[in-house]
Amino acid sequence: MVIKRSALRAQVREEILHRMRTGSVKPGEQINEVQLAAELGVSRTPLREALIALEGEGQIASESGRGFRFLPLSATELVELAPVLSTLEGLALDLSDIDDLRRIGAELQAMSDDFAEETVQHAILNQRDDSWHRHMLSVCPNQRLLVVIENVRATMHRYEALLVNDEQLIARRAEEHAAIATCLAEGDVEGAKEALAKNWAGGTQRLLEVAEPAAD
Amino acid sequence: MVIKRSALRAQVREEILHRMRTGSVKPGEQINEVQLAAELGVSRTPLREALIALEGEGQIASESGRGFRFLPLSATELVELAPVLSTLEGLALDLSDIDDLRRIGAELQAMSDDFAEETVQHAILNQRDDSWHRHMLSVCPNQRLLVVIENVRATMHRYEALLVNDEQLIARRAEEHAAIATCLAEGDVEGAKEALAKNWAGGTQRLLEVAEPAAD
DNA sequence: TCGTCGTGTAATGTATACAAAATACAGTGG
DNA sequence: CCACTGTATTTTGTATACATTACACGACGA
Repeated sequence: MVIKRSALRAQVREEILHRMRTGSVKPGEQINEVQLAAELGVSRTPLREALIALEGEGQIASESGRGFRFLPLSATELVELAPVLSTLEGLALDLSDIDDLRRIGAELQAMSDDFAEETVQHAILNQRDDSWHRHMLSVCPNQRLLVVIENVRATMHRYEALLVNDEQLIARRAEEHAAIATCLAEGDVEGAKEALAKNWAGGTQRLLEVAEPAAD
Repeated sequence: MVIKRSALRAQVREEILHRMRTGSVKPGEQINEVQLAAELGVSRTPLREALIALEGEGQIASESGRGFRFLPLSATELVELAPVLSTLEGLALDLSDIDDLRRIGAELQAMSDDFAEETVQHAILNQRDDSWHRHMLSVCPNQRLLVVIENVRATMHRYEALLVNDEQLIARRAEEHAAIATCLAEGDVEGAKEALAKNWAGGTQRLLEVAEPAAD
C-alpha cells in the first residue's frame, strides 16, 4: 500500500471543499483567515496555502489586499458548463475503443439500476453519479482530456448542495443513465453522446428549478 | 484607470511562468525554495504561495515532503491536448452567433496576413497567435468555456520554448490561420472547425518534429 | 563487496511575528 | 444633518523562526 502522509494544506483543502459541497458555507461569503484557521485547528499558513490552491483550481476567488471569498453560485455558470462537459465527455467516447465501450456499457447498465434503488442520501447518490461517469470514461486513452473533464466537474460540484432527496429526480437520473449505457452496449456512440447531452442539460435544468433563489 | 497593486505572489507567479515559457528552467527539475526565493529577492512565503497556485493550475507538480518540481515535457501530453483544444474551440464557434463570426472572420483574415510578415521574434509570434485565437473566441457568449480553453492553452504554453524561428513554420501558420478566417468570413463554421483541427494537429506535429529529445 | 543501519545535513512544512493595507468609526467642519 | 478627514482597529500580506521530514554518507556487520 502506498501511504501518502498528506500535508496539512491538503487536509484543509479537502475540508473546505467538503464544506462548500455540503452547503455549510455561504456562497459569496468573505473568508476570515484567523477565524477559519482557529476553527480548523491549524495556523494561517496551511490555511492560506489551501485557499491559494483552490483559487488556482477556480474554486475560490481572491482580491489582493482583500483576502479570499467563496464564489457565488450562478445560474449562468451552470448553464454554460453543461455543454462544455457534454462535449468533452462526448469527445472522450469518440476517442475510446468501440469494443471497450460495448463492454463498459453492459457494466454501466448494471450500475444504473442501483440508482433506482431505495432512497439513499443525496451525498451517496452524487458519489455514485460520479463513479458512474468515471467508469464510463475509464476506457478513454486520452489522460489529459480526463483531467480537463475532472476540472469542469469539480466546478459543478459546488452546486450539488442544492440537490435534495427528490424521488422524481432520482428516477429521471436512473432513466437517463440507463439510456446512455444501452447505447454504449449496442455500440451506438452517437446515440450515447446525444443521451449524454440530454443528461447534462437535464441535470442543470433540475438544479435550476430547485434553486430559484440562487439567481445570477 | 484601475490600479491593481499586485501582490508579491502574483509577480512571482508571473516570473516563474515566464521562465518556464522561455526555457530558462529545466523541465522536470526540482525546485529549491531558499535558492529561488533568494534569486527573486523575496522570502519563501510568497514564493511557496506562487508555486502552490501554479500547482492548482496544473503547471507544476508537488509531492508532500518532497517539495515542488517543474513538470517534464511529454510528447504524449502534447498529442493528447490537441484534440481537446480543437474540440473546445470548435464548440466555441458552434455557440457563437453566425453573423458575429462572419464579421470577425474578415478581421482575422487581416490579422493572419501579419503572420506572413518579415521575420519576428518567436515570442512575438506566439503572442500574435494567442491574440488571434482570442479574437476568434471573443464573440463566443459562453464565458466558462473560454475559461476552460484558456486553461488548456496555458498548459500548452509550456512547450512554446521549443519553437524556434523557422521560416517554413511561420509560413504554414499563416496559411492555416488564413484558411480558418476565410471559412468564418464565408459563414462556413464546419469548414472552420475542420481547419482548426488541422491547425492544432499540425502545430503539435511541428513541435514534436523540432523536439525529438523531449521524448515522453 | 554488498547491504543495512545510524547519524548528520539539508530541505520542506508549519507556526509565529511583524508590516502594510483596508475597513470602521468618531470627530470636525460645512 | 451630511460629507469629509484623520485615527484606531481589524485583516491581510510577508518575513522569519521553529519543527519535522527526507536525503546523503559513512560505519558496521554479514
